[in-house]
Amino acid sequence: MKCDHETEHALAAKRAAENMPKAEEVERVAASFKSISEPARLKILFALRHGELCVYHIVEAVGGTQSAVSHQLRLLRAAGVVKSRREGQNILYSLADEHVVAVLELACTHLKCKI
Amino acid sequence: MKCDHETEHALAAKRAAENMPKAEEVERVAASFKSISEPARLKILFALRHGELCVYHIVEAVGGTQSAVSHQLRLLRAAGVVKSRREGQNILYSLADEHVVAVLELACTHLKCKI
DNA sequence: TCAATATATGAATAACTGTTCATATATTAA
DNA sequence: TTAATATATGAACAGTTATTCATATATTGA
Repeated sequence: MKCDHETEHALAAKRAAENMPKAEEVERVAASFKSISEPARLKILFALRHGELCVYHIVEAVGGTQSAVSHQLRLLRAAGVVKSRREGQNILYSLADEHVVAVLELACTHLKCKI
Repeated sequence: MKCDHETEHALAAKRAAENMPKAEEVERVAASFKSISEPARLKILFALRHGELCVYHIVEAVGGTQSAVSHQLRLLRAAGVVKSRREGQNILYSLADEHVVAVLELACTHLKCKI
């Protein structure tokens, strides 16, 4: 295997190789996307767009069991996509920041899906 | 399990349930994120930020075998994240559109990782 | 048409991931 | 402190996914 396109994209290939982020950074970004790449977890994000929710209400909004949702929330939190705070007996979850909202909206625009 | 927060986020829960996209749409969005949630595939996207590349140059930029990269490209193309065109013996790949670029950049900003 | 180059793909195995079940921890009220 | 409520978590199984290997298809030049 070799490629004879010496001019056009050989330059792009060179730049691409030189500017590739470090493996550790690529993995961090990939892990973030992975956390929102499962329908069950993505539904949680869609639910949290409407404001802070406790686990009970998340379960109500997205369906599934409490245990499954709790596992899903743990992954989302580990990925830095949602944050949480305690209020009495409840833990309230919300989207981590505006970047998360923006990524969700871009994806939906891209796929022509209204939210 | 039940929740007694009647005022504050009970409203958000109601809105969340009412505005949840259809399962089919959630799955489509999730599938897109899944396609870019593996380091090997994400590296391909980072490489393509610098311009159109043939498979040979992609392999050069991201490493791995030709076969693995080819399988990865197929998934990315099926997800609508990259597009391709033939030029003689080569197939040139590029990012599908500006949404993809924007999502990549947002994710990197969010994670404070320079690209 | 034949050989060489470039890319794609089916099948199989290995690795990963999600859910469930049972149980644990934390908070509040009595 | 005890009971009730809310949330979290470990282990195990089932389902999914990625890579490899071998091979197939497509294009070009001789």
